[in-house]
Amino acid sequence: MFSLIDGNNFYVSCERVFNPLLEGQPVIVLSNNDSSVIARSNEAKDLGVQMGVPYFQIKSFLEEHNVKTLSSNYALYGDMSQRMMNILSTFSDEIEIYSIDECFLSLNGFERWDLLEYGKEIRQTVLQDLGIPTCVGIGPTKTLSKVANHLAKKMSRKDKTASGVLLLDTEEKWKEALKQTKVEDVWGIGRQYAKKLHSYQITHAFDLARVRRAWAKKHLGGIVGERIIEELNGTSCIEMELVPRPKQSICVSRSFGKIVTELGELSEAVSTYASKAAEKLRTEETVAAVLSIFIQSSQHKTNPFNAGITITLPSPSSDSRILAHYALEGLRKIFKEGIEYKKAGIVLNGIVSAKYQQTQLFEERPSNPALMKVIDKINKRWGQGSVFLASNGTTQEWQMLSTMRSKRFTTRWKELPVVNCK
DNA sequence: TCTGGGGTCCTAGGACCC
DNA sequence: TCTGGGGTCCTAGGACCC
Repeated sequence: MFSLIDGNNFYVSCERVFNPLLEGQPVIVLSNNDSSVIARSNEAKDLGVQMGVPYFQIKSFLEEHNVKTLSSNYALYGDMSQRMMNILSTFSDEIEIYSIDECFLSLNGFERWDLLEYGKEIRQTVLQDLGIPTCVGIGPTKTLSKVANHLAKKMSRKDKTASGVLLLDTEEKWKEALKQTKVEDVWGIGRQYAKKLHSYQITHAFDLARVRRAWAKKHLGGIVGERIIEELNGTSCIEMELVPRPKQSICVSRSFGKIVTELGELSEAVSTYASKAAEKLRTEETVAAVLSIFIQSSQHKTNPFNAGITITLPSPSSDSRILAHYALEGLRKIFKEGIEYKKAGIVLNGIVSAKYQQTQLFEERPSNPALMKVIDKINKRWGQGSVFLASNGTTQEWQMLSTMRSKRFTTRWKELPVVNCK
């Protein structure tokens, strides 16, 4: 048996832990640059605020209905996520962290326990120790545990007293669950496939479970589609991934907080993203062989501008200075005057373990892992950005907006609220 | 004025090899 | 006129996830 546990409206719940005044209020969290809605409290959902809508389109509606609006605070959510996963990992030896707010726990060998009770205990513990409400779905396959979780969530939204736990341990139970699940809510069925399925009158997960494997193979992306059908029928074919696989690519990209036209400002951004990408490599103890850069104007214009270049490094590296150097060299090649740039990004590929790093005998720009280690240490001890490349710039006026961000309570001493205990 | 960011997997098709 | 068969590798594109 598999269980899937995820935080309800995770980002909003994290904010509520540190600001209880948000409890019971409609709350939303915006994406980077305060662009669009990426998390909503139940109250905000009830008001009809949709996921992904641009903020500017609904700003006045939000004010009118007194919706508390927050910029995203990834430092906080990431830290809360770690805490949640730590708690959850005490409930099973086999945990797969699937995303910032959800994980699978294998319940293999737990079959003789009362799994419904166990689910409730998991939920209660996270709520009590961390303050984050969750839902727990349990089923014989990962896909069915997702279905269970989805229904548990739906039920607890409708009925505040619902347990937030759903166990699908018999065929009758999961068939009933599939009848109540829309096809687009099945794990692995996105917009395109849902549209196609609807055109074949396949509207619910129950119908989907009954299509032939060959049909699924033809219409739902080959083997991926076949697996979905198998899993909906109770045959597990997606295993737990207990050890996170090393990343095959690392991407750092951001929209700017204002229009950028000058090469100088663009260079600061590209240099900053390159150092950030290098930091990510170093935390995974990997190096990258290939670096790509892209720059874009707003994509919502009639003639959006896109340019990019891919560079193979002389030898794989995770040295911020080297990545920034080649990134800037690439940038100068693709930069065009007279464009209103809105976004830039760095993508790293050809990632291998730093242990197997090949070096050139006569390297023009040798990596300096020891130096990088010291920099990382300083930044960890004294806070991000204590030491940085000069080419990142000091003013960074292009930085994204996040004017409504809460404090980084759990990761910055300086941002801990001061309580006056008179 | 203002529309996120960071990933994954799979397939098809072309180039190339013997 | 006939014009194999099987393999690998790479890339682009399309779908998906949260």
